[in-house]
Amino acid sequence: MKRVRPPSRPVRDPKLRRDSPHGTATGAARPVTMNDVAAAAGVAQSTVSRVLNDSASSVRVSPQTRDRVLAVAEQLGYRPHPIARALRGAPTMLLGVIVRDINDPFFAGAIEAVSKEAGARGYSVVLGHARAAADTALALTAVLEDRHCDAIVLFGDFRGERRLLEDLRRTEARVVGLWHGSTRDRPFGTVGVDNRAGIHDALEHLLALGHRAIAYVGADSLGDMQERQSAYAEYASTGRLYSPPGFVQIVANTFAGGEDALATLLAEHRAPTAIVAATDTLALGLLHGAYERGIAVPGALSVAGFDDIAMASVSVPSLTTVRMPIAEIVAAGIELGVGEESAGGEGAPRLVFKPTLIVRGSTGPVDPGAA
Amino acid sequence: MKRVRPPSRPVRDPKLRRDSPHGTATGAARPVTMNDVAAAAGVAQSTVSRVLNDSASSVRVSPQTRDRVLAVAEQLGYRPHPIARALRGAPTMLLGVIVRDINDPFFAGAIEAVSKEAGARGYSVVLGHARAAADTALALTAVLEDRHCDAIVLFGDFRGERRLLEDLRRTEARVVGLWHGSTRDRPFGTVGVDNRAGIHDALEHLLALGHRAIAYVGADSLGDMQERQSAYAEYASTGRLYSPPGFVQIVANTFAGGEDALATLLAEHRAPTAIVAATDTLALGLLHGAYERGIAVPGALSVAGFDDIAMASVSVPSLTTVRMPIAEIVAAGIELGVGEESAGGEGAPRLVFKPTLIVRGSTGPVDPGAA
DNA sequence: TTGTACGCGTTATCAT
DNA sequence: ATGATAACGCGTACAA
Repeated sequence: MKRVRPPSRPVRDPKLRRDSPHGTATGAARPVTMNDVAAAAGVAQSTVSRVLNDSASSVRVSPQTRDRVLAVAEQLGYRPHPIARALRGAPTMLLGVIVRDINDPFFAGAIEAVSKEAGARGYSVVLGHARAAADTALALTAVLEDRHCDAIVLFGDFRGERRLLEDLRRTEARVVGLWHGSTRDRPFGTVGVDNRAGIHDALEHLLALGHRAIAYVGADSLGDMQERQSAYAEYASTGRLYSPPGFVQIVANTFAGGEDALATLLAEHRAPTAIVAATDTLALGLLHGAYERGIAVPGALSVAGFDDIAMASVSVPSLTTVRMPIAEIVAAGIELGVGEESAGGEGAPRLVFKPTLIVRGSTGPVDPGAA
Repeated sequence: MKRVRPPSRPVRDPKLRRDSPHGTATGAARPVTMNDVAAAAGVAQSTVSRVLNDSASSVRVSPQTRDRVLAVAEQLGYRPHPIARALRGAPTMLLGVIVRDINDPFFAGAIEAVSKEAGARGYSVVLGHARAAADTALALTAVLEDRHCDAIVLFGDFRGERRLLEDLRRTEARVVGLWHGSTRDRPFGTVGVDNRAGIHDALEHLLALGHRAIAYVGADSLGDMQERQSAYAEYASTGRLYSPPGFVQIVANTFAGGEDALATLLAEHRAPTAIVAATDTLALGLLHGAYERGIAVPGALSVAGFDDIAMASVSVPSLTTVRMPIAEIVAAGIELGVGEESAGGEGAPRLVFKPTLIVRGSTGPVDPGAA
C-alpha cells in the first residue's frame, strides 16, 4: 500500500477571511472560533476546548491559563458552534415534530405543549407538516430533515404513513408516536389516551341526563378516531341507545364538517336529542350549526366534544367535553424520545393516559317538550 | 517556524464502527457516507462528491463511473449529511420562528401559514417560544439556537426584547419582524398590517349601524396593539364617538381578559352598545361573557374583532372582524429572510399590508329599545 | 500541564 | 477524467 506523502509545502488557504476578529467588533463579523480564542490567548485550540468544556471533568488545566482563556473567550464573544459539535456526534438538541394536520386546533394546543416541554429540556422544536392531502407516498425527507433531529415525535397517525414509517425505520433518531391510538403494530413507542373510557364517560353523562337518541359525529381518520367510533358502536349495540344507522356521521374534522353532520342528522326520521362528537372541532361546528338553525343548546340538543381545546371553555354555550392530560402525554413522549433510559430490550412502550369528562353548558336534561 | 512532521505511522482510529454497511442492511445501521460509496464503487470519495453534485456543473466525469457511482449510492441508500454540509457553509434550510405568545390563537394560525410557506421553499421551521413572562432579559440562545438557522422570523414584538434585539444584531442569520407595528426603530426588515385602517373600517361599520357608544378593548402589548388603540383614540377625539375614559379597557390578550373587560364596561354609568376588540381572542371572550350574562349579541351589544382567526367564522354568533392577509404577510417575511435578493444597501424594508373588514353576525343595528 | 494530530462528512482546489 | 488533500469547528486520544 502506498503511503500518502505529506504535503511538500504548507498549503495556505488562498481566500482570506474578510475580517479578523477584534475585541470590540461591532456589527456582524466572522463568528469567533476556538482557534481565534486560542490565538488571542496564546494557547492551543485544544486547551481552549478543555477549558470551555471543564464540566466536572479533569481540573488538569492551570488556573492561570484557565482564567486567561475564559477572559479572552468572554471578551471575543466566543460561542460554540452547534453544527460542528453535531458533526462530532453531539446531540443537536433539536426535536422533530411531525403533525398530521396543523389546521387542527387540537394539534395547535399540542404544539404549544411540546414547545414548552422541549424548551424546559433545552430542546428546540422543528415542525414538519404532513398535510393530510399527501395520502399517497409521504417521504420523510419531504416533511423533515431527520438527520438534524435527535428524536422525532409524530402527532397523530397519518393516512399515507406506509412510506413514512418505512423511512422512519431507517432514521437514526428515536421515534415516538403520540395519539396513534392503541394499535400494537407500531415499530416505535407510543403515548395515547384511553379513547374508550372518554367516550363511555360522555355517553354515561348523556344517559344520566335522560338522553337515549344519541348520535355520533366522527372524522374519517385512523387510530384515535376509530377507537372512539367503535366505543360508541359498542354502546349502541347494547341497546341502551337509540341509534339507527344514520346516527353515525363521518365527516371531515373541521368546523364545516360538524355543520354538515348536523344537517344530515336533522334530516333523520327521528332526530337525536344529543350528539357525541369525536373532537371539539366537530362539536364547535355542531354548536354553530345549531345556532344558525335556531336550535337551542342544550335545550333542544345536547352536544359533547372530545379534546378540551382552549376554545371549549369559551364557546357559546361552553362545551362539555373529554379532557386529555396533554401536558403529561407530551412530556411522556418527549421522555421516550430524548430521555436518559433507552428503550432498548423490551418492546416499544405503549403508554395510555386516562381522560376526564368536563361538564359545561352544552349538555343538559332531555327536553320534555321535544320528546 | 518548525514544520509539523508527518505522522511516523498511520494512526488508525481505535474505536471500530459497530457495523460496516452492507447493501441490504435492514434496521438502523451506521449511516452511509460518501466514503462508503467510494469504497464500494472503487473510486475516490471526491469523485463521489462530484457525481452527486453534478448540478449543471462540469460534465467532466466519465459516464461509466458516473453511472456506477450513482448505482452504488442508490443501492447503499446514501443520503447526504446536512450537518456536514452546513459545516462547509451550506444553508441549513432551517427557518427560526420566535413566537411572542404561542397560546395566542392568532399566532397558531400564523405558525400554520409559515409552516406551509417554508415547506414550499424546502425549509423546515424551528419554533422558539418567547414566553411573555420573560419580560426581564430574554437571551436569544435561551429561545433558539440561531446558528442552526439561515434566517429568523419574529412573530410579534416582545416585552423584553431589548436584550433579544441586541443578540439578534450579532447573529449571522437574517432577521425579519412580522407584526411589529409600524415602528421605524427596528434594525431589520418588518412586515405588518395597516392597523389604523383596520380599526377605522370597524368603527365606520359600527357608526353606519347607528352606534355611538363604542368601547375599545385591547391588550397591554407593543406595536400592533398600541397602533390599534391609538387609532381608536383618534376617532374618539373627533367627537363622533361617545367614549368616556372607562371605554378603553386594557386587559390580558386572553378569553378571560375579554370577559373581564366586559364586566368592567357593563359597570359603566352608560354602557356601550358596541365594542371594538383589538383581537379576536378578546372578542370571543366578550361574546362568551355576554352570553353568560344573557346579553343578546348583536341585539343588545355589537362586537367586532381583529385578526379573523379560524374560530371567528364559527363562533356564536359568528364574528365581525378585520382580516389580515396572513399568507401574504408570511410569504413576504420569508422572502425577506431567505429570498435571493439581499436587503443590502437601502434601509431595512417596511412592508405594510391592507386588512379587510369581514362582516358577520356579531354586529347589527343599534337596539332602539336600549337607547 | 499543554500542545499535536486526527476525524466527524462534506465541498472545493489542487494535482495528476 | 480522477485522485489526493485541505479546510469547516470542534472534541479527544496521545505525545511531550
